[in-house]
Amino acid sequence: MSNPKPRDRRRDYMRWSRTFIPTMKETPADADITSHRLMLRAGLIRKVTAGAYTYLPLGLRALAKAENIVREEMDRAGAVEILMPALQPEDLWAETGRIETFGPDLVRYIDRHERTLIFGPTHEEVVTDLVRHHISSYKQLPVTFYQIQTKFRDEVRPRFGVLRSKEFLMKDAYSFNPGEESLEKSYRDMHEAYRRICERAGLPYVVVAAESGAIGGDVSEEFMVPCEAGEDSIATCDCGYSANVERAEAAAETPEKASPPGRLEVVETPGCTTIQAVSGFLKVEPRRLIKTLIYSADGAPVAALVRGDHELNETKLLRVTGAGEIQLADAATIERVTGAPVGFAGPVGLDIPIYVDHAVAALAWGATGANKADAHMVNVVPGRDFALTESADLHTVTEGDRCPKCKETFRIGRGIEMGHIFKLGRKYSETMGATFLDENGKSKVLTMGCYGIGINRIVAAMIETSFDEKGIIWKMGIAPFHVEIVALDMRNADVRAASEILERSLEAAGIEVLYDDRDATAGVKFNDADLIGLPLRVTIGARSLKKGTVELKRRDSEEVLSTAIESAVETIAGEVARDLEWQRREE
RNA sequence: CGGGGUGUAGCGCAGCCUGGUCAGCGCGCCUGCCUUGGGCGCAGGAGGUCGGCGGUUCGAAUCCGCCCACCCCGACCA
Repeated sequence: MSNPKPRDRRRDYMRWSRTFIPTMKETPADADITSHRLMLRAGLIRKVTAGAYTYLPLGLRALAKAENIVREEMDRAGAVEILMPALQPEDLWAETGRIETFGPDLVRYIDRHERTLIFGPTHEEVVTDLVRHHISSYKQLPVTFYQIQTKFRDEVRPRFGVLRSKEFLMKDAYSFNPGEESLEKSYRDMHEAYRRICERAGLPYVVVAAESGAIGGDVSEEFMVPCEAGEDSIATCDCGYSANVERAEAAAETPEKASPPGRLEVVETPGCTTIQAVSGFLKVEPRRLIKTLIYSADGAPVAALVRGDHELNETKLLRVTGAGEIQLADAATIERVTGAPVGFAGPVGLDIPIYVDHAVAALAWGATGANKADAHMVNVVPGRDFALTESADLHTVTEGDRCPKCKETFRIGRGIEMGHIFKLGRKYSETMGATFLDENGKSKVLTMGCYGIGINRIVAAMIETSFDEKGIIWKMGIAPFHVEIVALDMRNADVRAASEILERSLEAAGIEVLYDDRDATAGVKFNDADLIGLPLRVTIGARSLKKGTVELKRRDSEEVLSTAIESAVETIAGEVARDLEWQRREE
């Protein structure tokens, strides 16, 4: 294991027979998403153990391409590259208290001196430590450090190939600013850099408001690549509002105008402790059930009410309660507070603070637990049978919810979290004592931002959004090579000679070329070419050679272009240049 | 961590229920011939502690127990 260094300039041509591209006809049994399957089949990666992969030549080249795009855009944005160690002393993490925040996800070990070391999943502590020691004046600010490095997480369940692994390549950047205004500028610069990275890598993307989780901070946004294989759900609206479902707000629903079909009463519901069971037993739709969750907010019990078909969003509850931390109450507390075993809690008669979700408040009537074993209440009317003083947005946004800005119904889709940028504020600088002297010689706490991008995810997400039944369809920006030469008959000296000349000419013209020089039949070569999916393919066969032509085909089109050998290099260079135009245009 | 499942040749799998010529198939690999515009054909060949340990039995890939690894669903997720 080693940290990636800035890669040396590598040879930009390669021969199939001399490198290692183990393609597979059959699909490995444990690959369930497209990118994983294709990365395995096209010979980009091989699994070593759960959540850890070897990158083979083709995969490595794509990864290096992605890495270099990121590096170039970071440099362009004025960030300065450093390389911090993967190994970090636990003491640093003790300073910020994040050993608990991360918990078992932290990869740790105890060395021979009984010191605990952490394989870093992120580097806020280490950079802040660096800065607190070596930056002391406003004259040195603002500054943004970044690194591209291997990170570690003891994932509960590694899956989706390279998308969720225990070890992954990541670019993380940290800005140190004298104040809010400066942070705003750094944040916007990074936002712009991320936009450019997506464009250059050929990734469709959407920027969404996000939850900052264990990294912290008030504002954060994610760069999402929309696709089915994504692990995150995102809510988007035509008005421009878009947010991770964990973060998205739901507009309050208009109250129903109806009266309950009967009188408030308690009914026996033996053994019905789940929404599904109660719904079936009482013949009441899940959306009419008022789910009553007992939480412990800084030790004191509170109740949170959401509809049976909704999920409570703990972060929203945390905000509303204003507590430092909340957690689902244990069974004993629930029994003490409600007087009933878990599964039969209800708001009627509860003597603790009750937080009601908007959607529950809008219900004309519903059913809920009776605070009594094996019993529920029906025809409960919010506001009549229990107080509605604390109505708030508490549930996780789902299908059918409406945009808080324009009240239109959200579209809910899935996405791969490719990048995440945070305005950290002073969370780390404050606790770790990172300060500077301003123009007046006064000591101030630094303001920080933090910006991450998953390099492996760039590659996987690109494949996930660009393939067909035959294989990968690389975008020029991160394709392992620009063009593949397919020589149809290696025993034919003319074909060989023409192929080699073209290979050299392309390389001389700065085109990255893979030459399939294997003594294999046309079918094998064509199928492999489609599988590995380089953007361009040149076919050289005896047939067309006689006419003095070769064939050029784009992987993303069915069209085959016959072109004179003499102009082949020029034509190919033109195609490559056109595909890479975006990045050149803005240089 | 809860639920489910799998482990037999490099890959994909059959065999296990019903113990005894079951160490088998397809792909891949090696040799020779052949073929060269879409995974070609013929012939020959190499390759497996049947995940590990222990138990039952005259005999275990097969039955039992423990362990390990991996996968799927869920919980979780900077």
